[in-house]
Amino acid sequence: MATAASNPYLATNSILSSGSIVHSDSGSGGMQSGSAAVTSVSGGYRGDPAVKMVQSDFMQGAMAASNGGHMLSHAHQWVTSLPHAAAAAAAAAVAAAEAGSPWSSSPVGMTGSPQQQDVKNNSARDDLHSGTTLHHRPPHLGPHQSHPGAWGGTTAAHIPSIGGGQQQSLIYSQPGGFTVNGMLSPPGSQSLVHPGLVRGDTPDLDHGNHHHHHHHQHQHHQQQQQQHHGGVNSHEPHSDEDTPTSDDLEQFAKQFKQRRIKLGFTQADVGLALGTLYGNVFSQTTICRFEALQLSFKNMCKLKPLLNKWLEEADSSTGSPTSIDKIAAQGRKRKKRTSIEVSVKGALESHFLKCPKPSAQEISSLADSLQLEKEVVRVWFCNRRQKEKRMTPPGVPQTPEDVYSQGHFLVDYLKDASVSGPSEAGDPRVTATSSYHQVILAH
DNA sequence: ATGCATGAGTT
DNA sequence: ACTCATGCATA
Repeated sequence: MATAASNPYLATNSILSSGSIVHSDSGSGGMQSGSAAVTSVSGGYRGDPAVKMVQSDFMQGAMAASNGGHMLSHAHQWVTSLPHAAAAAAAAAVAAAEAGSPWSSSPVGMTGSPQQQDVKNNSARDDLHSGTTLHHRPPHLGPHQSHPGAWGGTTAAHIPSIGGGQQQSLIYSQPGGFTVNGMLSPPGSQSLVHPGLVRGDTPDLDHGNHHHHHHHQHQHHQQQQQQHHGGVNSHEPHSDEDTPTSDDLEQFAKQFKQRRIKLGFTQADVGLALGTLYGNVFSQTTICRFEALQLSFKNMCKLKPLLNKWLEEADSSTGSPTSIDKIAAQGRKRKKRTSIEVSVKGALESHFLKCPKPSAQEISSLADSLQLEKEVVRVWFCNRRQKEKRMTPPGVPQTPEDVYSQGHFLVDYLKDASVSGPSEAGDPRVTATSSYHQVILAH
């Protein structure tokens, strides 16, 4: 059992409420101009009441050991927030709910062994986004009043007036949030909500039917079990309760986003609503990723039903809002986010191309040469690998010529393998093209 | 919208 | 030590 002293993650240091802490990379001499990475402040909290945190320090220890004293002391890099007792209780409840989650038996049961296909993707582009738009919607007011389709797709239009920071509202949210319009909104009719919404701002929201199947040929394959029976019904794209296909997901995500925006909810709103309604809170991030299909297939499948339910609740809010909750923020520690310099990132990229899975040794030396903490490097690779497995790869511009207004082009990631037969041992290749399921197996 | 991070569950 | 689901903090 690691004590607070030995485990940096549990360290209880001074609480700096609002970024009063200055980052400094201790040991490095605090030269940030030339340093490979800078760390910024953060005051985080996590929903973990410390009930079951028992393992998570062994690797820290291992790391430190192999580091041979090279490790910098960075005690103050972690900040802690004060947990509230009540909050902790709430968190426990949530955790419990999650443990026996209804989705445990989700359609997708396994994960097979994801093959690491090499999709060449150059992520030379860093993130540059416009400022954040803040959507702070008064709890009692409901969706309306949120500004017009702020998050419409790739470009974030935002109204400076309201905008501002995180959408992650802290709490609140009354059922009233959903009872906004007690009317069903038939396709074509527009809700009266969001007064501020201007017609012109919603480009493609109105048309409930914008059939743009950019992809054409696709073979269903490695996905989980699909109940496609060559009988009466071929396949309905709108299977809500059945096993979703990658095609379904893609479409659902798109529709979901449209509806959500139409209803005047932000991604954060939805995330919270899911929590208050079904006990599973999600962040804006997750909702965002869902809409952008940036989650794993399995994950998408898991979330879809929930979001679908929310959708129903949302527009048929007339009778049964009933969800009074508030989320409490629990305190917990979190490391400061490290910003890796672009040049360093490039170096990491290079290494990744050569070896996506560097050994601990390699990580060590790499970290050493790049002047980064090993942990940072390790995490970077983890994240990089994970990114590789997402439904939507970073860039992969097909051809500048045919650019669809679609936004992203999907590629697939294959799972499974292994079970069938070792005989093939094929080398599945992925072509980055239009759809999520575009795998070409080398028969 | 995305980069870095945490932690449970596996291998 | 890794994968996978998720999210805080940030651009």
